[in-house]
Amino acid sequence: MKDGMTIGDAAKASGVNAKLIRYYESIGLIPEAVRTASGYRVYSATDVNILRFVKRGRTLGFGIERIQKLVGLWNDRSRCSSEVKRIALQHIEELEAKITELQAMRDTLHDLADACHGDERPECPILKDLAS
Amino acid sequence: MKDGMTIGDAAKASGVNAKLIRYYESIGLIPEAVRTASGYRVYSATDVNILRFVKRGRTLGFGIERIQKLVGLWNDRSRCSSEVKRIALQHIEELEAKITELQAMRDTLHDLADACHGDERPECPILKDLAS
DNA sequence: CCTTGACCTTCCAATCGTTGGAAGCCCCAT
DNA sequence: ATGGGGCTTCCAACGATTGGAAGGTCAAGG
Repeated sequence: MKDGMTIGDAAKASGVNAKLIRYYESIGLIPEAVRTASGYRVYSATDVNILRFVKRGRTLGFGIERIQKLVGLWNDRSRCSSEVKRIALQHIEELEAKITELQAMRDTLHDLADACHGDERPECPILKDLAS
Repeated sequence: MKDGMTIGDAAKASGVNAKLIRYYESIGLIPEAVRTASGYRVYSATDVNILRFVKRGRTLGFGIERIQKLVGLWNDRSRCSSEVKRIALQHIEELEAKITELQAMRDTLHDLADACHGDERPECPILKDLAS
């Protein structure tokens, strides 16, 4: 193999765990890797770029399925940017919803914790709320 | 059975799905239900209270394990409220961390979406970032 | 009494993304 | 050739929930 690296090297180069790379391949997120005669997967610089793309997408909270779509758009030179933007905006909406939900949890708990003396006495507004 | 209800009734009364009630029993979060001669689970008003406690805890984002601890403290009349408060504060911290993480994702994506024309042209800062 | 339909039972599987282990093969260096 | 580290595949677990299949039970109505 002249230009290829092993899965371990690709993992180091992309920041994606070797196990995860195999998983991504198994679910069809990335194409099946070329193999050496003995069965080792071989990766090129292009493959590493795809892996980095995937990793960045995960960091931004995109689900695998959505990343798959983005990879497709990435490889389609004639795609409209509007299509990508639509996916991003939808993801932003979902992030907002999750954030709002978590903030509501935090605020409620914050109020309860404020009302709780937090001393050696058994009286506890937090448990009182949970039992309500 | 004089005072008992079926799992379906307990589900309606507590808001916890019957399947989930069985699951909670299987992992030991709630005690094993009494059974009728034919094997049906029987629930009391007290059981429903526990289920509501669990559901409220889940709504506030507590994990099962932590809820288990809270149920234990709830049943311990001599517990310190400080112990409950400590759990709540730790959970608040974790919620904050998750919120911050999601906000960072949202902010980054927001900037990228702003920079993206979102028209029929292929030029797209979002994909450019992902590929970086 | 018998059927019907709604409920209950258990067991098994899928979700989502990732990580871990076991068993076995491959490659390189000593 | 012996060791050790990386590679392979397969299987399982995480957390919480949901779904389905196959079969038993209960209550109501014909």
